[in-house]
Order: sequence, then structure tokens, then C-alpha cells
Amino acid sequence: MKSCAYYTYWMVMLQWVKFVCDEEERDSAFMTQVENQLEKMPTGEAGHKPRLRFAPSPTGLMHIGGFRTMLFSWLYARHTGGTFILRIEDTDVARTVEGAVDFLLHGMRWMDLDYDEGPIVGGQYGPYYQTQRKAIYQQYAHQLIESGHAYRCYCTAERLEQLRKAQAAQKLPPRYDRNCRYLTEEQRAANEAAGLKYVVRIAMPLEGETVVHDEIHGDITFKNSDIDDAVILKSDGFALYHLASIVDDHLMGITHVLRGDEWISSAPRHIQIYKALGWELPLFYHVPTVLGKDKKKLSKRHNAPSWIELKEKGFLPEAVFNFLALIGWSYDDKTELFTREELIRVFTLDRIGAAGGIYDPDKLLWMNGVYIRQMPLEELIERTLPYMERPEIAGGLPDSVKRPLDKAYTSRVLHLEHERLKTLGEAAEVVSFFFVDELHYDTAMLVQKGMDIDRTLVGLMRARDLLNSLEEWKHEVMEPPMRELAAELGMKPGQLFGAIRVAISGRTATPPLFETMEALGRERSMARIEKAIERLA
RNA sequence: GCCUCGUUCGUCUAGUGGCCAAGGACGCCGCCCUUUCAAGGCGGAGAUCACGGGUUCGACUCCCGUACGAGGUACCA
Repeated sequence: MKSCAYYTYWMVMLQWVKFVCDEEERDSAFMTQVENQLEKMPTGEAGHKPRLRFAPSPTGLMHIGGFRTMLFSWLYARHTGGTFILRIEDTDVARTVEGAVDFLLHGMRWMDLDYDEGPIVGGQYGPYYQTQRKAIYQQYAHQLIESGHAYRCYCTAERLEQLRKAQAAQKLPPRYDRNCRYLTEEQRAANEAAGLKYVVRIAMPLEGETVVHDEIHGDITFKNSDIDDAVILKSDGFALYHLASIVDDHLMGITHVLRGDEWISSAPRHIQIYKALGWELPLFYHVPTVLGKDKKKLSKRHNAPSWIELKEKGFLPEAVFNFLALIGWSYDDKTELFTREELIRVFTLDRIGAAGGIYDPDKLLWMNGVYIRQMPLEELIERTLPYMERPEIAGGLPDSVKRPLDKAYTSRVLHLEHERLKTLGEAAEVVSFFFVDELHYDTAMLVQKGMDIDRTLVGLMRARDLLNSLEEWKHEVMEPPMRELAAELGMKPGQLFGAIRVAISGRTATPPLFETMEALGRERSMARIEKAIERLA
């Protein structure tokens, strides 16, 4: 039910996305915080370019935590000139959400993260959907059975369930009791003859230790007796992550496995499978998870936006890109604004930390503002227009405002708002008074601090007359005489200007008054002042 | 419960034995600028480096415990 609601939600968003954004190039060369000297290309082992993969499962909408982890792999692949592979781990058919891959692909496109091998583009090591590699996993599962590293388990779900209950009652760790590992040949044959369904389980060594060499955490040692015989092939013939990912990583020549640190606990199992198959281990990097404000793992239910929500709010992909790179990774003690090129140049795996980081929306907001301010005005307009033109209900200007917007006019408006914007999405709300015909505000707002109705009325009328007498409608022409007027009337500039501000905008906060009036236009400004006078009279 | 990981300002983090009576950034507060709101400038509060033991001439940095947090403990990934 929930997933259904989600599905509907983002299908709608998806349409909007296509409408709003044709991904254009944006590699403006601004913000160069990184000095050029520190760069040497990676010391790649001769000839062996790194191959990294991101392997999401399409069981839902990936949130930005997933993107962060993908970003690390992508960045490193690009840094080294290696290969970045996208592999879809869709072995859990029941949980697969239709459209999830599309959603992911769109998100990657939005963030400008490309991949060298994967869905659609293919590659030499395909297919890149695990459901299409079913036979491969089965082959290796059988190989493992043959070599005695795995076995068929005929236990029913009911038996397993009872087992777990019994163990719980005795306060024992829930663990498969390896019943089928010790079946006699006769029993096995009987089960086969009876046509019993079976799963394949890995036969973990009963004693000894497995040490996981992790490039971030160092060596992590597990007692083999603590690890149970996990299922690696389901009764429906599909592999589980434990088998599929290892087979694929090996067959696809993955050199660096970056994955969330929630995988640490199953790493020993994976290592045993590598060993059993006689394969060389890749380098493991268990990267810290991105946590929510409550320090819990990020989930979409919960405090974790997906890329589409960020996009919808008007966050810039390049800002999100920059921001995400800084969760769990840092360059040094002060640099944090990076262009994507700089990030690629500077990103190394050894600077990934071990502790989980919390996603801080406030800092993202700030960084987005920085990127907006750095952006040339023309670009700001191009990119903001779609947000303003979207339907009112989606956050655009009131529907009464005719689309498409006049570009020249919008440009003048946005120029004033440029350094005030934190997101593209808030533009509509903030500038709507420039576009609507009718202003709605409480008349009392006209009366400034220390003023009364009569004085406000006088101020407004005198301002009207003065403004009307001006030859040119330019802010530098308006300001000096208006200041004089305020002085003459014994008002503070803010008292006079404040009243006019409300009169022309219906707001208490706008860009500088006279520039605002200039952009608004003479007709419109004067009509609004007139209207305010009527209201007070 | 068991296994594992993690722990530097509220948050992101710098720090790999002396350069740290811990630096930067967001946020917060104040001042300046100022017609409002921003932006910008300046300044401030904010971390006994989770705690306790070691090791060492010297520990935020190494070791061991403890606490707390997180992850795992599925025919999920």
C-alpha cells in the first residue's frame, strides 16, 4: 500500500521533471577553492585501471544516502580513469518496484553521474540485471555444492520458524541449526526422490576465524562459529545477494568494492565464498552510512529525501553533488566548495572516514545559496523559469499569471532576487507580487512603527505626487528626492519607504525599494500606491 | 541476547605522538553596513577530543575495558 502511494507520487513527479528540465550542460568554472598545485594523478598500478560498481536493488526509491555512496565510487572511477559500472541487484523479485530503475537513472542523469557499463548501454560483462544472470549463479552454486562448500537444505519455512522460536525462548542467537548439512546420502537421495524443494546454503567453516581486510576499518576478525550457513540460492532458483554480488563482482572484474558499512557483518561470509571459489579478493571499503537527524539509518519513510524532492524544491544538482561528497569524506580542514572537476581531481579513497554522518538540510540549503549566487544571471533565469512557470499547486506562480513568462521582465525581477534565493523553488513565492494583478495584504501593514494612519496617508500622497513629477523612472532618480521628502515630513526613511514597500508589494520584505519599483514599472507602481491611499482614506 | 562497527563544538568535519590549552564550515548570538529582507564584513558563545585505565618524557592521536549509539542476526538488499 505504501509503496503504491510512493509510486504514484513519483510517477507524477517524473512527468514534471521531464517537463521542467532538459538537462543542460553546466560546467561553469566558478569557485576554485582548490589550489592547482596539489594535483598528481593517482598512482594506478600499471595497466590495471580500477573497476568500481554501484549495485542498488530496485526495491524502492533510492534516497540521497544511496547517491552519496554511489558518488564515492563514481568519483574514484573518474579520478583514476577507471570504469564505473551500474548493476541492478533485482534478485528479490517479490520486492522489486517497477520503475525504480528508471527513477534511479533519472536521478543519476540529474546529478550528471554517468556510467560506463550497465543497463541500456550494456558492456562486455553483461547482462547487468541480476535476474538475467540466474543461470550463472546456479552454476556456481552447484560448483560450491560439488566442492563441499555448500549444501542443499530441504528445511521448510515452518521448521525454520519453529527453530527460531525455540532459540528465542532459550535466549539463543537465532541461527540455522545446520540440520541438512549433515544429511546422509540416503536421506538426501530420499529428499530428492520426493521432489522436495530446497535452497542452497553456504557451509561455513565450523572453527577458526575469518578476517576481513577493510581499507577503511582495518582488519576485522570474526569467529567462524558465529556465522551461520546462510542461504545463497533460493528455492525458486534465484541467488541471494551473498552469492550474486560475489559472482558478479568477480566476473565483472571489480577491483574496489565500496558499499555501506551495514555489510560488514556479512563480509566474512562473502570472503569464505571467494575462498571456496578460489577467487582473488577485491579491495573492500565499507563506507559510513548517512544517518538522519535522529542518527538512525536514512530511509525514505523517514527523513531522507530522494533526489526528486530536492529537485522539486529547487536544489541545484551541482550543489547536491558537492554537499553529498562531504558526508563521510573530506579534502582537508577548510575546503568544502568544489566544482565537479575539482572533486574528481581531488577525490581519493583514503580520505573517507569511518564514522557515520548525519544529513544536515541546513547546510545543504546554505550551499545551494552559494551556488545560486555564483551563477550568472542568464543561467539563473533559464533554470528558474521552469520553476516559476510550473502550476501553482506544484509551487509555481499563481495560475492567474499567464505563461510563458516575459523573459526580459523576469530577468529584471530575478536580478533583484539573485542573492536572496536559497533555492530555485522559492523564487515563485518571493517574486509573485511582481506578477499578480491584485495584491492581498492587511491594510494595517501600511502603518509603520511610530506612524499613524494620517501620517502614513500624507506620506503616501506626497510620495505619489513626487513620483509622478519625475521625468525618468529610475531608482537613482527616485531615491534622492524621496529621502528629502522623508526628512521634510519628519519621518525616518524606513517609515516612509516601508509604507511604500507594503503599498507596492504587499510585503514587509522585498529587494531595495526603488530598484523594486523600477522593475515593477511606473504604471503598476503608481496604481498600487494609489490603491493604498484609497485603502487608508 | 549474540556478533560487528562507530564515538572531536547542536551538525559536517580537520587532526595519523609533541605544530592543539583542538582548526574550518553550517547553524546560533552580537556588532558593522542598511529603507525592509538578504548578501557581505567583523566578533562571540559552543568540544574537560564519550568515560576509565594503561603504554610513553609526552596522547585527540597507540592498547585494554566501560558506556552510549548504530548495523547485522531473513528463501531482503
